[in-house]
Amino acid sequence: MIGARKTRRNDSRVIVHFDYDCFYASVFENENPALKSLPLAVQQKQIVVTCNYEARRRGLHKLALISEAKKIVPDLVIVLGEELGRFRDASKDLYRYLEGFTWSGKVERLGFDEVFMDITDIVDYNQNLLNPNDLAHSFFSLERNDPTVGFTFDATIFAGHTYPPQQMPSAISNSQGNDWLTTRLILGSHFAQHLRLGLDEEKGYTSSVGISTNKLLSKLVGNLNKPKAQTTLLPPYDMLEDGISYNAENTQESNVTMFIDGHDIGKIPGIGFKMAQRIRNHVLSRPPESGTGSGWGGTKESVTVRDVRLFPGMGPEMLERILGGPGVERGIGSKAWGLINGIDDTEIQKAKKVPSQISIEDTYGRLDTMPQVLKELRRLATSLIKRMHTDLLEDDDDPESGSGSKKRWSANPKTVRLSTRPRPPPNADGTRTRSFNRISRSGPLPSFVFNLNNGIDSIVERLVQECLVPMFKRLHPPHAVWNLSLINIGVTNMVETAREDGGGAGGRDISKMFKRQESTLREWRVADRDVPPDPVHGNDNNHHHNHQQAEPSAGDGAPNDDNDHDDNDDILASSEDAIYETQQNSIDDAWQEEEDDDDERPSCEICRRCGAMMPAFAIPAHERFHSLEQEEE
DNA sequence: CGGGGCTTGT
DNA sequence: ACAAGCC
Repeated sequence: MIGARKTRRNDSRVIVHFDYDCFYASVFENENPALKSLPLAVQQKQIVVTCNYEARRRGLHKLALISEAKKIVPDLVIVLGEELGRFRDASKDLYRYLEGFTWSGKVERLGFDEVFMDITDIVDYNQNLLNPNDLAHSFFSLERNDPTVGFTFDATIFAGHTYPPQQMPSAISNSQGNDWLTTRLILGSHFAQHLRLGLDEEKGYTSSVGISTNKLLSKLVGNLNKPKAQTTLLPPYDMLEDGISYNAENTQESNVTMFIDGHDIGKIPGIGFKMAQRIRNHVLSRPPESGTGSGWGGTKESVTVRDVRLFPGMGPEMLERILGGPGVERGIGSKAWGLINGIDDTEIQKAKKVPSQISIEDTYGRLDTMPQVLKELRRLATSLIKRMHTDLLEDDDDPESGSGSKKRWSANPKTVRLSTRPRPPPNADGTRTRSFNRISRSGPLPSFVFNLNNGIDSIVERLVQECLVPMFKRLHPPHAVWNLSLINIGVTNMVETAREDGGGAGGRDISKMFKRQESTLREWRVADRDVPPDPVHGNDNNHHHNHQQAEPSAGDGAPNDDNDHDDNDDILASSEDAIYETQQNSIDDAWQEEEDDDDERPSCEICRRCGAMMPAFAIPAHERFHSLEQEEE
C-alpha cells in the first residue's frame, strides 16, 4: 500500500523521443557536405567527442583519444568542436521545426541533440478520425482547422521498427481487433516517421526515434535501431497481476518488463552513476562504501534491472533505504522503483522562450596565478555578454519605443554566479583523487550589463572588477593557494520582461506579472555613479516571499526559476565588501502595496535599454539619463 | 576516460 | 551553495 499508488501505469500519453545521429558531426557535414563521404571526427581537447558513421565503420568510436583515433583511422578528418555556437544554433533550429508541429507546445530539449515531444492531443484527434472500415487508407491530420493538411498512411501497421520485432507486420491487426493503446501507438509511429523524414529532408539531419507512452520508455526504445530509424514499444504494457491470462497456452507478459529488464541498472535515465553504484553494491551484497570513488572501483559484475527488480524484498521502501540519505531527494525510492518498472509520469516541459540560465565555462590543466585568472575571467565574461545578446535580445517591434534602439531584452537575469573547481592536492601516495566538485558564489547582476550603447569591453571590465573579482576572493581568499581545473561564469534568475503582446493564446495578465516581479525582483545598485538610476525596485529587506507559487504563467512561463533568493539575501546582507547597497525609495510604497486591488495601480514599464523596471511616470527621466550617457561617448 | 551546458532538488 | 543528473 505504501508505494502502490505511484506504481500504477499511466499509458494515456504518446511520447516521441528524437536523438539526432552523431549530432556534432552532422552539423559540420551540413556546413560542408563534402565531409559526408569522409571519416570525420569532432575534437574537444584531447578526445573525439563524436564521429560520423563512416568513421565508425572503420572502427573509431566516441570518446577515443585523438592520438588513438589517428592510429585507428589514419586518414581521419578532424575538426575542432569546442566552440558550441554552431551546435546550439542548429539544435534550436531543429527544435523549432519540431515545435511547429505540436498543438500543446510540449516539446523539450535534452542537451543539444535530443528532443521529447508529447503528441497525445494530435493522436487523440486522429484516433477519432479513423475509419474502421478502411484503416489501410487513412489520413493523418496535422492541423485542426485545415483538414487538407496532413498525409496518408496505413493504420493497420506500424511505421518503422517495433519491439519486439513483428514477424508478420499485418498479422496482429488483422487477426484481433487492435486495442486502444495499439491503435494510438500506430498513429504515433506514423506521425513520428513524418517528423523524422521531415528533419532529414528539410533540415538535413537524420535521427533515431523512439515511440512509447513516457519519456523513459520512448528514449530507451529509440536506441534499438540506431542510425536513421525508429522503434515503437509494442503493447501489452500491463502486467497481468493475478490469474487472468489472455490465453491458456500463450500467456502474455508485459513488453515493458521484457524490454527494460535487460538493461544495466546504470543505463536507466534518472539513475546516475552514484545511485547505480549504491544499488549494485546492495544487490551484490557489497559493503556499502568501498571508499575508492576513483573510477570503476571493484564492481565489475553487471547488474541488470531484472536483478534489481527480483532481488528479495526489493521495492520502493528498500530502494529508499539504499538511496536515501542527507541531501537526497525524498521519495527517491519509489521514483527509482517506478523507473525500474518502466513508469515515468514526468511531463514534457512546454517550450520556454527564455532559458533559465546561461553560463560559460572552460577547463584548465593549470591555473594558479591571479593574472591568469583575471585574463580568463575577462575571456569568459566577454563570451557570456555576447551570449546574453544573442539569446536574450530580441527585435523590438513595438513602434512606440522610438528612440532608435531596435533591440530589447526579452529577459533580465538578476544574478551572476562564479563557480570554480579547485584541483584537489595530490594524495600522499601520489594517486590523484579527482573530484568533480564545484564551489560557487553568487550575487546580484548589476544593470550596466544590459547597456547596449557602450562597448562590450567596458561592460566586461566593470563586471570583472566589481563583481567577479570580489566573488573570486570570497571563493579563494588571498594567501590561500589554489590550482583551478575549471571556471564557470553564469547568469541566472531570469525575469521575463513584459510583452505588449496583448493578443492571442496565453494572453497574460500584466498586473500578475508585476506581482510576481515584486517578489522576485531585487534591484540593487552599484555604489557608483553613472548607473541608470532605478527609480523603483523591490525594497524589501526581510520581506520573504516564501511560497513563490510555481506560477504556471499563462501558457509557458518559467516555472520556478527563482530558487536561490533567500540565499542571495543572506549573502548580500552579510557581504562585507559593501559593493552593493540597496536603494530605499519612497516611491515604492506608493504602488507596491495593495495586493488585492486591481484598479488604479500605476502602470509600469521596463526600460528597453537597461532592463530597469519603473512606473511609467519615471520613464522620461530615465530616458534622459540614457541619452546623456550616450553623448558621453 | 571526459567536454561544455543545462535542469532539478535539498 | 551545492549535489546529482542528463546530453
